[in-house]
Amino acid sequence: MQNSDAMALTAALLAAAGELTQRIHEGVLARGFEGVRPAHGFAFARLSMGDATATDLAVHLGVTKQAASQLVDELVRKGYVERRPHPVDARARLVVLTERGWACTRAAEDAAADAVRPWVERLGERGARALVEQLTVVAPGGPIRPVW
Amino acid sequence: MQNSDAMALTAALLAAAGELTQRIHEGVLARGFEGVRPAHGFAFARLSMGDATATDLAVHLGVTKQAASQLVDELVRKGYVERRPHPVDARARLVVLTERGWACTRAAEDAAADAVRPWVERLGERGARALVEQLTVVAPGGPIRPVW
DNA sequence: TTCAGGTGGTCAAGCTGCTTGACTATATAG
DNA sequence: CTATATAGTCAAGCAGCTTGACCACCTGAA
Repeated sequence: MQNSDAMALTAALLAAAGELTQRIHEGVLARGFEGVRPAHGFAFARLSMGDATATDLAVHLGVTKQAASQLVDELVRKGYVERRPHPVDARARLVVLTERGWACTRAAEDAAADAVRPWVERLGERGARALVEQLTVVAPGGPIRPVW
Repeated sequence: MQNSDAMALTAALLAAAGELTQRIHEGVLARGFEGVRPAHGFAFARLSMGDATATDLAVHLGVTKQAASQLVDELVRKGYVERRPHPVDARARLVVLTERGWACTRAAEDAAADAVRPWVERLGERGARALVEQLTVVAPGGPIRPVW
């Protein structure tokens, strides 16, 4: 494999990722969830797993805990998450999705499905599965940094 | 294809793209090109095609022309590009890569090749080619937004 | 040829999302 | 009990981008 092949792969990969991110973002907006940016999607990805503190979020997002805390403030203000006392650690506070937060997460999933559908049509069901498998082989448990 | 599959594809794609971006960035730094960020890589991708003005760059990067101009200022200061008078339009100025800029571009290609090599080993030559083809099918001429 | 509108570029001001640094309160290990 | 580590907050600053206003030059139509 030559350098030019590596660049072709890079360009295609980044173009696909960029396009997908933007489509999901647009789809989420179109479903009535305003004031929410791609970075919030990454946060939702962690929050939907449960048991998340602001510091957990910071690690997940690769930012400082102050930045994560500000992001949580914003999501609280917009009604997507709530802070609740941590059951066993009086210092910590759990960050949990509100019903609206869950609805937004589902909207993102729907938008992702819409964005991916034409890909499946072009690749065929078989090709699409192969693509997922290859990508999974290639980036095993990488940081799920941008979710949308 | 279900929503969960779409999210699996999304996560894998974004993880792969994020990892690749970061590795290229690290590889470029390791090769001695400091003070250069992933966004500059996108710029280099356009500049290496030639005949680029600041406004062309702005379109390519998806930012305002002011932001593009500031980015060019920075690259000039760091010795990666030069501004030259436009041959036919006295308003415009061509932005061209210096020798150092070309060297940095080659370093990015080498770094991309290094980053991709283990992928090829895991997928096999055949699988790797399939991956490139599928991605190309999926994002035909999408904005080459992040190049590293 | 002239002139009206469009385009390339710059200057200036401001905003947003992040950082670093300092601090409090609580937890935990020895 | 004490020393150290951890969760979170407050405050200040910065980098990269935006919007708005402007000038110089190009282009097409009268």
